[in-house]
Amino acid sequence: MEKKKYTLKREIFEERSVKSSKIRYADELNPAQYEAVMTLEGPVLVIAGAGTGKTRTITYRVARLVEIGVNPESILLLTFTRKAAQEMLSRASILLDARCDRVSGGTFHSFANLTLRKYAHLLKYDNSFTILDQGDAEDVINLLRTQEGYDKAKVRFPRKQTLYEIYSKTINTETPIEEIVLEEFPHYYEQVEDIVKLFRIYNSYKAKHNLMDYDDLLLNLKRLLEEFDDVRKKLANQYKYIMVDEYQDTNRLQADIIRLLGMEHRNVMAVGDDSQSIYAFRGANFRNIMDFPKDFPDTKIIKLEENYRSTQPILNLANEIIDRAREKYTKVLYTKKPGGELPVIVIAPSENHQSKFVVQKVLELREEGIPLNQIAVLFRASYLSFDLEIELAKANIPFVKFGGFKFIETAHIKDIIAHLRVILNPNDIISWHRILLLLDGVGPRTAQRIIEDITSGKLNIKTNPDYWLKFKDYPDSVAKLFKLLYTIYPDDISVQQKTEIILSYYEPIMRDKYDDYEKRRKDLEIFETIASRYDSLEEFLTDLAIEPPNESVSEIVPPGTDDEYLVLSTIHSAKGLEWNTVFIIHALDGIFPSSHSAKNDDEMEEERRLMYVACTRAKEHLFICYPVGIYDSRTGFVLTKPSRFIANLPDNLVEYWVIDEE
DNA sequence: CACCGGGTGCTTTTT
DNA sequence: GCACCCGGTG
Repeated sequence: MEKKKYTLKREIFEERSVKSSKIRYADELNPAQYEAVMTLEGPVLVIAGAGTGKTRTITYRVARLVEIGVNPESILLLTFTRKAAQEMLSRASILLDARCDRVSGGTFHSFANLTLRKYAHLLKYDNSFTILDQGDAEDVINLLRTQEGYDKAKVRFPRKQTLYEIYSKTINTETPIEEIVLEEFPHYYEQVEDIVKLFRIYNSYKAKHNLMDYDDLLLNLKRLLEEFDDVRKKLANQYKYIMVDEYQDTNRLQADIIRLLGMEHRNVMAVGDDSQSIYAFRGANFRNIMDFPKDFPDTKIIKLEENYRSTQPILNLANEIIDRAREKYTKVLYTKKPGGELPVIVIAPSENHQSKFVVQKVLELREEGIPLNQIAVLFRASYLSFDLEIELAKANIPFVKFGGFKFIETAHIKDIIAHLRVILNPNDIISWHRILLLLDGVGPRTAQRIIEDITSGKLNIKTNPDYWLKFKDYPDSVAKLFKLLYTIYPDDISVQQKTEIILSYYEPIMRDKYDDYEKRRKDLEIFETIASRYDSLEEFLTDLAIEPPNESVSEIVPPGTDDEYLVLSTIHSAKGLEWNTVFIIHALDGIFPSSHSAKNDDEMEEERRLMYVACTRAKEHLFICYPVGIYDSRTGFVLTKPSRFIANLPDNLVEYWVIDEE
C-alpha cells in the first residue's frame, strides 16, 4: 500500500513560539515558579511544598524548553511513576503543542531499562536481558535457598521476602549486608555469613541467566556511566536537560546516576519536598535533597511556599502535624484562598461504623454535587479498606483501588505470564517450574526431570512434540502443554493470539484450582485487553515487570455507564494527587503510625510525614477517622488510642464528630 | 512420587 | 484473615 506523506510546516510552530510566545508565563505563574521555569541552564533545586504548583512548574518548564527550540527528545523528565510523566507531558502539550509528547520521560527504572537495552552488552549481559519483578526475584532467591540446603537448616534461615529486602536495601542504600542485618534483622546476625554467601550465589545466577532485578537496573546503569566514559558523554549529549521530580524519594544510587548524567552540562533541575519523603523503606533518604547542591556546586535554590490546593484550615492542621517533627522543615505553607471548613476528626464505635460513616458521607457529598472521582479514601495499608469495600459494594458505589496487591501479582495472572515467558525465553527455569507444577500428575520431581531435559537440549518447544513424546513416559498433561507451546511460539502469531490461546488452555486448570474462579476470569479478560496493545512479546513482558498496571484487583466495578469512581488508595499511591474531599481511615496508634515503626525514631518520623502527605491531598474537606477499638491480630492487642499525630491538637484546629446509630 | 489435610508463622508502604 | 511446611496416604 502506498503511503502519502503529509508534512507539517515548521514555520507554523516557530512563529508561535519564538516571535511571540503563546504562553503568558509572567501572568500564569507566581514569581518563584516563574524563576524556576525561566532558569534553564545550570543546576537548580526547587523545594516545593505540597500543592504549591510543582507539577505546573515542571509542565511550564518543559513547554518553555521546547518553545525556545530545544529538541524534545533531549529533555529527560524522571518521575516517580510513568503516569506522572505522561500527565505532565500531556499538559505541556496542551500548553504549547504536540512536540512536548516527544520528551523522554519515565521512571528511573524505565530509563535504566531503555538505556541498558542498548548498552548492556558492555557489562557482559545480553541486550535482551529479562527483568525480574520483586516476586520473580524472590522466587529465584527461594530456588537457590533450597538448592543450598538453607531450608533444612537447624537454625531458622531468613525467608525469601526477608532476603530480598536485605539485598535490596544493601544496593539501594549502598550499605554492606552485615550492617543492614545488624541494624534491622539482628536476630539473623548469626547467619550473616550465609546470607552474604547466598547473595553472591544469587548474583552469579542472575548474571549467568541474563536476568536483572529492579536493583540491577539502577546498579548497572550506574556502572555503565561510571565505567564507560564515552557512553556517559554520549548520553549527556543526548539528554541535555534533565529534570527529576520527587527528588526527596530518590536514594543514593539514583542520585549518583543523576550526578553522572549531569556532570557534563550541569543542566539539572531537581524538584522535591523534604517533608514529603515517604520511601525510606526503599532506601530513600530525605537528606538526599539537601545533598543535591553538593553534587552540583552553585545550585540555585528556589522555594515554593504558596499553596493553591487546600483551604487555610487544612493547611493549619498539616503545618501543625509537621511542626511537631523532630527535624524542623524548611517551609510553612500558606494560601490566599479565603475561608474553608475545619478538618473533622471522626470517632466511630467500630470499624464497620467507620465504613458506614464514609459511605453515608460520600453519598451526601455526591448529592451536593461533588463528583465521586473528586473524593478519595486513604489508608496506611491496603488491607485496611476491606471492610469499607464491602460496604461500598452494598451501597452500589463504584470505586477503584490503588496500591497494595496488584492484579499482576495474583497467582492466576502469574501463571499466564509464566507461559508467555517460556515462549520468549526457554531457559527461564522459574517459569517452567511454575507452569509444570500446574499439570496433573506432575510434582516437584517430574518437573525437575523435565527441566533437566530442557536445559540439556533434549526437549524444546520448537520441535513438534509428536516426534518425541512417544519416547517419554510423561503424563498426558505434559504432552498437552508442549503442544500448546509448540503451536504458539512462532513469531507470526500475535501477542494477543498467544495470550488468547493460553487462556483457553488455562481455563480448565484454573477452574480446578480455584473456587473463586469466576472472579479470576475477569482478571484474565483484562489481561488479554492489555496484551492486545502490544506488538512485541518482549516489550509486553518488560512493561509488565517494570510498569505494571497500578490498579489492584478490583472486582466490584458495576458495568454502569458512569465512569466516575470513588478512589481508594494507600497513601503511598496517592502521592502527588489531590481531591476535593479526603477521608483518612484507621488513624489509630499501632496502625497509623504502624506498630512496626515504633522501634525506630526515623521510621516514626516517616510515618508523621506520611500523615502530612495524606492531609495535604485535600482541597476542601478533610475527615480523619478512627474506630474506638480494633483487634490487631499481629500484636494480639486491642488498639484503642487515636493516632499520636492527631492527638492533643489545639482546639481551634479541628472539630470532633462522634458517630452513633439511629 | 503426587496429592491432600492440618498445623504454623507472619502480616506496611513500591519500582 | 493467607502462604508455606510436614507428614500420611494412594
